Amino acid sequence: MNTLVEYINQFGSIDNQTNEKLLNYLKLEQLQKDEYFLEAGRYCNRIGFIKKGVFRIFFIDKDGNEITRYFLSEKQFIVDLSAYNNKTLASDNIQSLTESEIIVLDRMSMDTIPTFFKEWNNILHKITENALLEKMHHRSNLVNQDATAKYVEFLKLHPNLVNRIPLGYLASYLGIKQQSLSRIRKKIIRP
Amino acid sequence: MNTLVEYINQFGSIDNQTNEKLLNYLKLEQLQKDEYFLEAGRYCNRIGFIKKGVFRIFFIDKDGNEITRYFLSEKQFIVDLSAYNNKTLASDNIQSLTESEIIVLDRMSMDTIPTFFKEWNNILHKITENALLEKMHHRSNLVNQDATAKYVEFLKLHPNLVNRIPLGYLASYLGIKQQSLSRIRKKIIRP
DNA sequence: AGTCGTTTTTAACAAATGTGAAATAATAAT
DNA sequence: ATTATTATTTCACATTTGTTAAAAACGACT
Repeated sequence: MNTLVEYINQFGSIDNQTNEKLLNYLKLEQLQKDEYFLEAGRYCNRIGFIKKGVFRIFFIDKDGNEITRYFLSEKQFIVDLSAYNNKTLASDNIQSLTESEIIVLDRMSMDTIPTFFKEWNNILHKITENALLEKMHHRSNLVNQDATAKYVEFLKLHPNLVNRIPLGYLASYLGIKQQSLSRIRKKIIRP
Repeated sequence: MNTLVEYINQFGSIDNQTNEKLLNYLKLEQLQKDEYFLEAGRYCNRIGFIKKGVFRIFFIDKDGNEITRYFLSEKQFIVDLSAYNNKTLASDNIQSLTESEIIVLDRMSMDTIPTFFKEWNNILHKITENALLEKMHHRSNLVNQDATAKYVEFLKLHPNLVNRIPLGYLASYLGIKQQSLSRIRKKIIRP
């Protein structure tokens, strides 16, 4: 559980007593490769913090294709935020791409923690805002670059991820076909 | 000034006394067409709320091209959020595309308002989160669709904007060349 | 080692988008 | 009105990416 506490501590400090209490509201869960943390069409009543593993967030477009929105790995939160906030049905699927361990916060925990840990909401807001800004920036850069530039940028931003995710999912994230990605990879190795 | 107060009221109510005080911290500004609210490379120490007008947010990519991140119009906030939060130099330019009126909140106001209006920060957080989620969603959909689909979707989402912004900026937002957009528009009118 | 199932690569061709330059249309200025 | 300026469209051709299908490479399992 300490992974989450350490992470939170970067944004605002937690005293020992609060730390103690906090632990009662955290649950550790294991997920197998390919298992779902959340399926589109269901309600999203919990938030996960990735201790170990890689996840992909994807949705099904109008033609039935799985479109990868982004990948998340260690020390990041997984949640369909708009579904969680508005208590509407999730539009995103969240699937584990590896064996993984997550720390789970259900809605009850999320509502209770602020009663004894006043800074919680502020910290979460800050984290959320930063995460959204970062994702938006990354996503923005996928709109105005050609396929090669997008792949090269992904390599630079996530050097550790490329070997942990199937290329088909990566192609979908970059907005290109897997065959195109394959072609580009070949071109880059021997230009 | 009431535009902003009305808008805020949707998220959490303001009593008359607070409303009164709040007005002291708001400034109305006029901008000419093409004038900048914020230039990249400067500090961003204020937030604007659009009362009238359309703005584009854009940055300069490594090849020197102006890339439109998005358009904002009435009842939306303009700010380079990450530059504002972290007090770093702005990477985005915010330019008025029409004559416009904005309600300006400088950093001093933003810091003082929460002292007499406790809900302020929560309301702002909620608005920010929603805005970021919406923009991310829109931006996401620009990655995995072909040029025609992207333009059609833009028409559906922002029917009132198309006639207020130069097509070159729109093409940049969609991640295509202006000539391609022109070609697509022709195809759509007489398919 | 061998088989099955999945992922990744390859190839040939089709379709979409980019490029550069010029023509036209629309807007602003005089 | 006329000119100058800017925005938009058009065109011919180059390049990139998509499509379809098949082959090759990889991993899991006996």
